[in-house]
This record gives sequence, structure tokens and C-alpha cells, in this order.
Amino acid sequence: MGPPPPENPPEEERILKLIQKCPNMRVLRQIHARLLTRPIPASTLFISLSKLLTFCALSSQGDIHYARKLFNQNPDPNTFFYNTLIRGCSQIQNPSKEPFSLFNRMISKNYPCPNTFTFAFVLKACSVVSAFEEGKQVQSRVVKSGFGSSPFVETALVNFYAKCEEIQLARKAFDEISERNSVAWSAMISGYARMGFLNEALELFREMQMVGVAPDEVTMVTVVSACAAAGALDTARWVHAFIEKQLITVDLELSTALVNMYAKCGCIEKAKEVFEQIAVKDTYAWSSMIMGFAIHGLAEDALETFSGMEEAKAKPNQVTFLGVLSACAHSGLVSAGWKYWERLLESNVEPLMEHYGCMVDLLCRANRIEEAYKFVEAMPISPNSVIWRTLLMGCRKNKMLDRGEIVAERLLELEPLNAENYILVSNLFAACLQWSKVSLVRKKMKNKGIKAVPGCSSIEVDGFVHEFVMGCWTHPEAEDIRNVLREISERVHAAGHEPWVAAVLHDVGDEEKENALCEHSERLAIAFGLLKTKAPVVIRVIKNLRVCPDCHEVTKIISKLYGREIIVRDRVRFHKFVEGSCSCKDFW
DNA sequence: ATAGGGTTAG
Repeated sequence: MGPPPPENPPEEERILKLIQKCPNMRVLRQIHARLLTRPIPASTLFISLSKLLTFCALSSQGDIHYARKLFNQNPDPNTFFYNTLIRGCSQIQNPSKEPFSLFNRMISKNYPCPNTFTFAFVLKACSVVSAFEEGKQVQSRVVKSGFGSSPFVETALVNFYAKCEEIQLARKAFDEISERNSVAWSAMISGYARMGFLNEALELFREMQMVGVAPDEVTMVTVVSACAAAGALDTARWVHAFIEKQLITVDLELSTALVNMYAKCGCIEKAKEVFEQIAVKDTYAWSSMIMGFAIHGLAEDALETFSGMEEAKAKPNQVTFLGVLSACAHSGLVSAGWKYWERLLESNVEPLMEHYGCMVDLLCRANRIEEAYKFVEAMPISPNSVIWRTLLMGCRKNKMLDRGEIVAERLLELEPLNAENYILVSNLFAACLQWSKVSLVRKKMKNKGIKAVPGCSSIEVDGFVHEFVMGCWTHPEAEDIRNVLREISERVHAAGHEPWVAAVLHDVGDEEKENALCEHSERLAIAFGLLKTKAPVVIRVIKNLRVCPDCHEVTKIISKLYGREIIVRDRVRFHKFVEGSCSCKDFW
């Protein structure tokens, strides 16, 4: 028999014990009330309130409103109080610049003094909302404070610049770190990955290993994402093999990144294989797979996967529904699309602009332009330019001049400085043979001095990504590429293809228009692929815009004439050209 | 108490 438990432990001990295992807000409120009504030593009260604040601000069971209340009730919040609230309110659903205001309050009152935790948290908070100006102010305080050499602050700074897409500044901050650990390397590689700079990301990854820092699973996620963004399959396979050889833990995040990588690199089978090996799949993993099927035009697989997700009791989120709806759109499954739209409305997921966009796309691809227009008119949120462009593309395809002109007007008043819009409107008029209106649009565009975003295509050869910009001949092997293009042009012409010159906006003669078509970036990339590789190697091209109708036709013909499989990932989906036809069945 | 990671319409 041990000693009997003390019958009346002191109140403060009981309270500290309660806080220790505080399970939810209800209990927390009770504790808080007790703290305020019982006589408790000041030091205990102080520790208790700190713990309560930490729970409210950071626990998934917490409540940020209550955290703010606790903070505001404190007449003299110390640095820890500030830090905790700064961190807490950057982790909520819709974070604002509130963390920066809190930081500013410390600075302007000159009390309490920020420490390395403060700087790391507030920089993180700025990165979450891409508050570039605010973050720069924090940075200048970091310099003055002398905390600039903390590895946490240094890494937070790299991450902040990277998230604001200030990649040069990120690199500068990274280069200034004296002791780089894997966290710092990952932050920098992640920055390159998000910008789609595969070559830079890989170079840094190699350098990291050269200086003897071991990559971990987070590093690999960033490298895998870089491969996905670039659509570089050879490198992707190498990276996957590296992960297996180095026995790097393939956790849920890395698995999901791999699924996405293979899907974005055009290897949907491999994506599926990785996906099926995930033991417990969460919403991200399911969504990634569904989206993968969608961009490959495999609607049935996408919808089956969605059913699997429901059976597995994983909760679909906004991205999941985007995948399902775009899968329906890409395959012309109108009634299925409506069905899932209903499901979306029934769920707790709030439909975003993107979901409306999918529905408009679904209807337009199925040539139900009037239905799509009515759908847009009934939208509870004001349609954005993407919605109008989608409608306009539908009008162009169906040569609906009157409806198209109405849509064009809405589009141009909403976004009068985007070259893409003028090109689209001009294409509508060209499709309807309204040549005088075509030249009017061109003039308008010229007068406003608007320049089109150039088409840009890339192809990976021997582990290096080669980029081609429309009409740009700066590649070292430009002369050889030009010769290949000339040969393609002749052979395609001999096969009876007539170029679709309406796709060219320049005020030039037909022959020049034809030449301009031949300089579309995907043609340069494909020509380079023909030059540098031999069958059965698949020519894989990534393009920043959508494939133009003429290039789509020509690529089909090339695949037949040259006996090459060509896979083009454009802005919205994959096109797999084999033996003269495309996997999209000309529906895109 | 700190820094780096996965899905996102046309």
C-alpha cells in the first residue's frame, strides 16, 4: 500500500494539471473562468494564460477569436504572447495581414522586443499572403535587430521571397546563408520548382549533394514538383529511381507529388501505379489522381476514382470537384457534369469561379452555347474574364456572330488590355468571315499598344530542358531546326494540308502567315525533337498556351509521316498524337 | 514555441 493521495491538492496545481490535458475549447473556457475567479499566484497565472493562448491559437481544436480575446485581456503581453498570436493567425483558413500589424505594434511601441521566433513567424505569415512590401519591412528590421544570422530567420526569408515569386531575391538571401541545412536547400529548390525552373532546381539539387547535405523527403517533394511543372519525363524517372535508391521515406506528401509528377509528364499508368500503392489516401492524393485522369481525357477513370474516394470516406474538396467537372468537360459528358454539379451544391464545398468555369466549358465544348450563356447570366458571382473567354471560344467554334459579339463586348470591357482577348475576338470574326471587323480589332489592339504573350514550348533532351519561343531563333542549333521545319512544311503540304491562316493575327500576306504558323513554338520544339531523337522515343512537348488548330492538324500529320508518337501537354490537357490522330479526338 | 513539402478551371 502506497501513501494515500493528498485529499486537497492546492488549486493552482489542479489548474496546471487540467491545462496539461486540455482537450477542447469548452474545458479551456472553464479553466479560464476559474483562473480569473480564484486566488492564484501571479507567476502561475502567467504560465497558465500562456498555455491557454497557445492552445487557442495553435491547436486544431483551438479558436483564434478566443486567442485574440486572451491576448487583448492581457495588459502587458510579452514577446511570447505576440509570437504565439502572430503564428496562430497566419495558420487560419483565410489569413490576413494581421500578423504584420501585430509585429508593427511591437516595433512602434518599442516593446516588447521581437526575437528570432518573432521574425521567423512574421516572415512566414507574409509569405502565406504574399505580402511583399510588408515582408521587406520586416527584413529591414531583421538586419537592425542582429537576428539575421539565425538559420530559422534566414530560411524564412528565402521562403518569403520565393513565395512572392521574387526568385532573384530569394536566391540572394539563400546565397548569403553561411551554413545551409536541408531546410534551406529545400526552400530554395521549392522556389525554382514553383516557377517551373527545372534546370535551376536540378542544378541546386546536385550542388546540395556535392556539398554533402543529404536530401530528405521534403527536398524530394520539391524536386518532384519541379519535374511535374516542367513535364520532364526522363528526369522524373531518374528522380524517382534516386528516391528508391537512397531509401528516402516515401510519405503521403511525396507519394502525392509523384502521382502528380507522372500525370503531368504524360505517364498516367505510372501515376496510377504509385497512387494504388498509397495505403491511406487523403483528399490531396485522391484529387491528384482524379485531376491526372482529367487532363488525360480519361473521364471514366476519373469518375471511378471519385467513387472510390467516397467509399474510402475521404472528403472531396474544391479541387476534387474541379477534377471531376473538368474530366466531364474534356470528354463531353454533359449529363454527368450536371450530376456532379448538383453533388457539389449539396456538399459543404462552396463553388468557386473555377467550378463555374468548368461548367461553362462543359456546355461550350458540347456546343450548347445558349445554355452556357444562360448559366453565366444566372451565376451568383460576377463572371471573370476566363468565363467570358470560354464562352467566346464556344461562339467562335460555332460561328455564332451575334452572341459572340455580345460576349466579346463584356470581355473587352472587363479586361481591355489583354492581348489574348483581341486575338480571340479577331478569331471569332475570322471564323464568321467578317474580314473588315478582323482588321478593326487588329487596329484597336495596335493602337492600344498591346502585345501578345508569346507562345513558349519546351522539350527535354538528355536531361536538359530546351525552350522555344514563337518566332525566336536564338537556339544554338537554329539552322538545323529551320531545315527540319522546311522539310516538315513540304511533306505536310504534299500530304494535302492547307494551313489555317486565320490563326495568325499579323497584318501580312498569306505566305507570311503560313511562315508565322510554322514558327509556332510547338513546331520548333517538335522539329528539335525530330532532329535529336529517333523512333520509338516519344517526342514530348510542353506548351504554355493552347495548341492552335493548325498546329494540331499538322502534328497529327507529322505523327503519321514520320512514324513518331508525339505527346503535347498544352495549357489545359494532353494530346497524344499517334499515326495521324490525336487522343483528344479533336475535341479540345 | 521556431524555418522547407503534396491536389487547383479556360
